[in-house]
Amino acid sequence: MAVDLQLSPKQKRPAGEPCCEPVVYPDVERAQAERMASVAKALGDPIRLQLIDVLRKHAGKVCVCELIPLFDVRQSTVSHHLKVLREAGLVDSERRGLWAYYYVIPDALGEFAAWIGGEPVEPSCEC
Amino acid sequence: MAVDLQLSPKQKRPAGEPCCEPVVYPDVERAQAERMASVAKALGDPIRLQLIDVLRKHAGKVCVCELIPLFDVRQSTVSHHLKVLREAGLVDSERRGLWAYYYVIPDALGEFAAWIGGEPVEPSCEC
DNA sequence: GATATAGATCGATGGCCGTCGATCTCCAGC
DNA sequence: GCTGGAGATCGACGGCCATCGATCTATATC
Repeated sequence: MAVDLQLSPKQKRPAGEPCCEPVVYPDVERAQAERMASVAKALGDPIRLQLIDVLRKHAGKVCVCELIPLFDVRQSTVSHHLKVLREAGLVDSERRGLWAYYYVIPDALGEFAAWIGGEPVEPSCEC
Repeated sequence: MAVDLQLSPKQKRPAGEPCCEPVVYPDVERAQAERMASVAKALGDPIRLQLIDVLRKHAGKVCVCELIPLFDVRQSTVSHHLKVLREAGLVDSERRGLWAYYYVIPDALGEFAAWIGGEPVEPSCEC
């Protein structure tokens, strides 16, 4: 083991053994991670999560006036949450006269669901 | 239709037709929604999502020193993210000498994965 | 004991976000 | 046109959070 004393008056202690070979890397590309993280963030509030649960379970579209009494917050807060879901691309709405009807966008959760379920992106299972 | 003029000098216009019968309710109880929302919130950052991806994919435990160079942030930021994941109950760590090894807690994502996949809680599919 | 390494934690910073009351915009009936 | 209902939006408020540099704690070697 060669010792280079040029401009190195102190003897530096040898570094410890490396812990391991570097063998890890993310499969998920940054752009995809950002997409999925934005979906996760939209679901990261209990009210928004329950909104998705309601909308997803319902066969048709749901009027906002039905959603508001489900929660212990003001109408404006429910509207705000619906806006967050809209902007995350999870839901959309349709105006009918006085009323606004919301629905989950088909497959908006698909990529994230596939990833979190530990599956490849294409569905490979008949359930 | 009786008109009550007592202390009601103005004639109030009749309310419009209701939009629909109220038929929606969340299946997900508040406590479960809060649990799952906290998991979602932990995943709601791209770096943390990629950390879970790496740790989940790896057969064993992964040293922090391997994780840090995967991202374009400081060591302290990676440590902070790992702490968030720990506190959300998604990962745990084990000390070996100088090094700390992280792993995903088995089935920590199970409840959330089942819900987001639209499945009942018990798995019903062999893939 | 001194020194170095690994990584957890602290505190500051500036941006993000859930909630509210107020207000606005659109729709509909009189 | 006036009035009222539905719900979207605004702005304020206070708490939350990602990032950094600095520092601390635990481990290991000389």
